[in-house]
Amino acid sequence: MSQPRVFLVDDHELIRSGIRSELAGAVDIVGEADEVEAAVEMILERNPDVVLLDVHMPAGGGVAVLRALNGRCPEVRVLALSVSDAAEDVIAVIRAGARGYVTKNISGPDLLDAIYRVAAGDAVFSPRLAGFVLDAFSLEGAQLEAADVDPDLDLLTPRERQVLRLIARGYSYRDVATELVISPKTVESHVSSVLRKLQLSNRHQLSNWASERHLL
Amino acid sequence: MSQPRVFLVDDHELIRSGIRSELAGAVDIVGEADEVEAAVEMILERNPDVVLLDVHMPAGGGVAVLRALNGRCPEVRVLALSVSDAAEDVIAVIRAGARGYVTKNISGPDLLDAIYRVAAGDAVFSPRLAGFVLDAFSLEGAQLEAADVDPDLDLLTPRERQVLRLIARGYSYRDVATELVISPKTVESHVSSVLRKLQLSNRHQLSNWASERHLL
DNA sequence: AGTGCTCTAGGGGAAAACCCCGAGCCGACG
DNA sequence: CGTCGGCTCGGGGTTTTCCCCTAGAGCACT
Repeated sequence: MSQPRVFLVDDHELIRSGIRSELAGAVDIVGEADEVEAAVEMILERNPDVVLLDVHMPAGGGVAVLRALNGRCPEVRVLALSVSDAAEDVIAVIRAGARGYVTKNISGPDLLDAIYRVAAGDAVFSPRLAGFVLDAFSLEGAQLEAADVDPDLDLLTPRERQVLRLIARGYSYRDVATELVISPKTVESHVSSVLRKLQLSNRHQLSNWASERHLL
Repeated sequence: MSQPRVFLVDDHELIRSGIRSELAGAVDIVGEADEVEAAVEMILERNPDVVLLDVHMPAGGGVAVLRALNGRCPEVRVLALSVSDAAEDVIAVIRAGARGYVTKNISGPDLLDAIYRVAAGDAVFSPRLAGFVLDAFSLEGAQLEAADVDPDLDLLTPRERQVLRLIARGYSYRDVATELVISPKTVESHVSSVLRKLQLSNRHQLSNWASERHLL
């Protein structure tokens, strides 16, 4: 690739001007916009390689642009640019489809490097941010691990766990009994133990308890 | 930082040798291991800046090493190295705490670059992989968006949605009635409508339906 | 030999959930 | 103005859940 074709979105003229001068000659700036609607239209029209997108803007901010772009131009990579390094902002914009996130205190050469890397399909984050993103990413998984050593779950006997699983899926006592080839009364007995041990009062709470721990 | 201190984990001597020669002089290789247990011990002992970790190994592979390391040395960054670019492998190792993932067909200079970037706290992925990772990351959020326009959910009246939410949380009819200041019979009536419209047969399925759509 | 836990199972009963019926009130829409 | 849909209730019924109790068989540990 010769020079990446870059589109600038930021509601502050001063910032855009600063970026232009920092990147002058090293990239091909194919357009600019200072608000959400115009940005979306022009991006769809000019199809740049990389969009430099400010996160905080009136009318929904960068996330609004990403939503509007949706999947309509997957070959356009978006590099989010922000003064904030708050975890929520980062997560939100990544969820919306950005391929990178850098803060505005980045140096000119580093920004240039980031643009080239995003253009190449790489994921780019400021060092401090990489931590946030990957930590958040591994969170859901972490809950699962925790469940394995869940002290409450250890209280249950194998049979009780087996019954719990079926009950949580919405099986009636009779269904569970048929499935496990035992009497409905026995199922009842197991459920009773489970509820007592987990300090729950009915099977609906049980369902939620199980689904929170991804036991289904 | 002068030269990053790098630790090599791979069960193939040949690979380690190749990496050593590629990186010779550019990084400080402070140790090697060819299996999980030894790797964990030596990493904890030598505290390198970066661990180059093979994903596929006997006795649990790279994921096992990451789990064992757990949070015991957060300042050690792990760069996963693998022949595979299968999404599951990538996701698993990221969830376990790796800060980067590159495939073994990477060039020497690129690997060197990746190591420096990981050492600096950056997140590094092969271009093709960045897509996988970020896509997977935005998945859970995407489900939420989809729910807003869920055709089934549109069938329900506002009151029905309100009742649905409470029921799904495990409230009894009486509780819901108290909460909404209506008769239990009315709640029953709404639940009946909801079940009919969503083609479900009982409140347990309803709970699951709601929790799948993150409506709690 | 006794103790304790698990799995099994039943009786009996209160409460909740679910279903089918009808019915009144109100606002929107043609 | 009539009709339709949403919201509000009730009666009366079956099924399911949940709790109380008892109790035997098997197994492990002391």
